[in-house]
Amino acid sequence: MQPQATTGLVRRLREGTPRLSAMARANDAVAELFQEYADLIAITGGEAFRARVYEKAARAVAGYPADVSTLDRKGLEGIPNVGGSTAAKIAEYLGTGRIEAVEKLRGRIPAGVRELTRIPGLGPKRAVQLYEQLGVGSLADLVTAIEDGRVAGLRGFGARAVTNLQRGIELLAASGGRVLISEAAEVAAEIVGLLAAVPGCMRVEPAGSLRRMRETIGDVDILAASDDPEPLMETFAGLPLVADVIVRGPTKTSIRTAAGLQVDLRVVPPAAWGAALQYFTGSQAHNIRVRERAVRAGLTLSEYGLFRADDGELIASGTEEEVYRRLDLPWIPPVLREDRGEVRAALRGELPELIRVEDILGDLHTHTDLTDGVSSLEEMLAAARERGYRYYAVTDHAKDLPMQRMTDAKMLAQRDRLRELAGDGGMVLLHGTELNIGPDGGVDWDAGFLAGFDLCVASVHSHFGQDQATMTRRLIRACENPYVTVIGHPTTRLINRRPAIDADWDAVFQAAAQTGTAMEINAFPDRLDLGDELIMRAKARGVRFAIDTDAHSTVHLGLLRYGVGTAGRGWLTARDVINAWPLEELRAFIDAKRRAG
DNA sequence: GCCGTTTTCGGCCCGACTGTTTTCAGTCG
Repeated sequence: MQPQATTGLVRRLREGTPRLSAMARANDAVAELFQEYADLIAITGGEAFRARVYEKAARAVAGYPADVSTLDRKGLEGIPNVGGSTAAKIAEYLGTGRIEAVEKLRGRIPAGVRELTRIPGLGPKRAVQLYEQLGVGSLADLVTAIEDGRVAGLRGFGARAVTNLQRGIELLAASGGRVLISEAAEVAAEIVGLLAAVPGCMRVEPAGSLRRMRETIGDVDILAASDDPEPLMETFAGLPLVADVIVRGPTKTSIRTAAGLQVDLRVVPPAAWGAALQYFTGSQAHNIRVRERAVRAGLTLSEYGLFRADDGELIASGTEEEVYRRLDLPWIPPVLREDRGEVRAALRGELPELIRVEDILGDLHTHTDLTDGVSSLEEMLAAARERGYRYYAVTDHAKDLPMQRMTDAKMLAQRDRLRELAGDGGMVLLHGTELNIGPDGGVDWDAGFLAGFDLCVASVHSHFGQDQATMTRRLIRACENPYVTVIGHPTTRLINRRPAIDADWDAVFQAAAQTGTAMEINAFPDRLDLGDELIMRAKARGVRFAIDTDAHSTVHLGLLRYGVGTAGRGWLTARDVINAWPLEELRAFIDAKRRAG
């Protein structure tokens, strides 16, 4: 490796991937500290279960709807997996901005050692070994140590291990890891289609975070059922899209595509399908929760089935429903399997009846070629009718975005055209617009002109860098506009490309709930905005939602499923979503706000 | 350090694969 290349590599490693959001909530800082504490415990050789305790606490705090800074000691202990000691640490952080126990461990090991564990294949044990035996305290140190040949020859580091380490470092620098759900879904669909044709393949489906519909995917998990795994393994490892075979065993093979995406294939006997699908869907945290429950019932759960612990007799394995049922649980939808209280809710019979794609009766945020869309009004309407929508809103950009060249006259002409097309085919046409929320919270037109629209979406398109107070006022003022029905892509993040704007989201959601303004769940795969955690926080404040595609072409209407998946991850039902309501109810929602204003 | 539909104390999910190991530790999911 050339020295110059090394420098660039290390710089990219150090910069890492941009944070997806800049949401300042004490919960995020606390979760971050607890995760670091868990890592440090593992690195310094602390007891494994203590590391797990803080990992669980980190997740619980990050996903907790209430801001921890508003909770007293008792409230803190009410968070799942937070007991007296952990609550004390949160209180300590809120009071002093630091946690002494974390500082202490930080003092024992350089931050760079924790950084090392981001390299695939390098865990806490070997990272600390590199530090203690070679003084490697950063990624840069490690690159140098490998080049100097000091790593080869360490106990446990053969030639093979060093090669893998080098590859891991390059991989970390190149990808930073996660891809959009749409990219992963396309790769998965292609592979599933090819494997389904292999003789002996009984079933094959994507599992993992793709089945749980996480907003980004680290690697694609595919599960297949067959009594004869070898032909599947053979086919998989030989697919044209394979750039690299990482792992190749009798029942598990991992490859990397030319684009750098890792895909894992697991093959299980058909009789174990349900247990295996449950296991490989995860999340890991959900599985641990479910397996602990099995252990307490004198059972043990693996990808091969649910067994009695004493004599090993098989209790269930054929379907997921059966596995959950034998643990006295209803089937839990994959989008909920994140250990965010779904097992507890399931036990109480309180699982939400999640919104489905077929519940959506119309799209409320779409474009045409009048502004930046590529399909004509007629083409968009035909595609919408094809989907069976009851109603459909056309919401081209308004006049404050100069690049869109919108004028009052063009907008009114579009409205006339829309009215002419109405009544044909039973789908009700709504004329709307996507307003621009200006830096001060104002929008493109005055009340007189806005009153002519059936509904308005309003979104931030510029001045992303405003401070939190200004941005919060801006969004609240938009909510207070009587003609704004939906706030479009509220955080304006672009996944892997642009961070979220900084706002006090709890204050914004409060205003949205009070004014009867819906928050959009923009279904575009690089937006998914709001995301699942903010959806949960908004729902807790009584906010309503609109799941829209923001389609700029007829093919984009099909992206709706990603928005619905994200809504499900936020525990939403059809009642929470205004475009799952009959038209009369939707109109009543719009009119109530206009009258109140 | 947290937690309980047999527990307020004594446990803490489970298996595949790799590499280097002469019987298994480390890592991953």
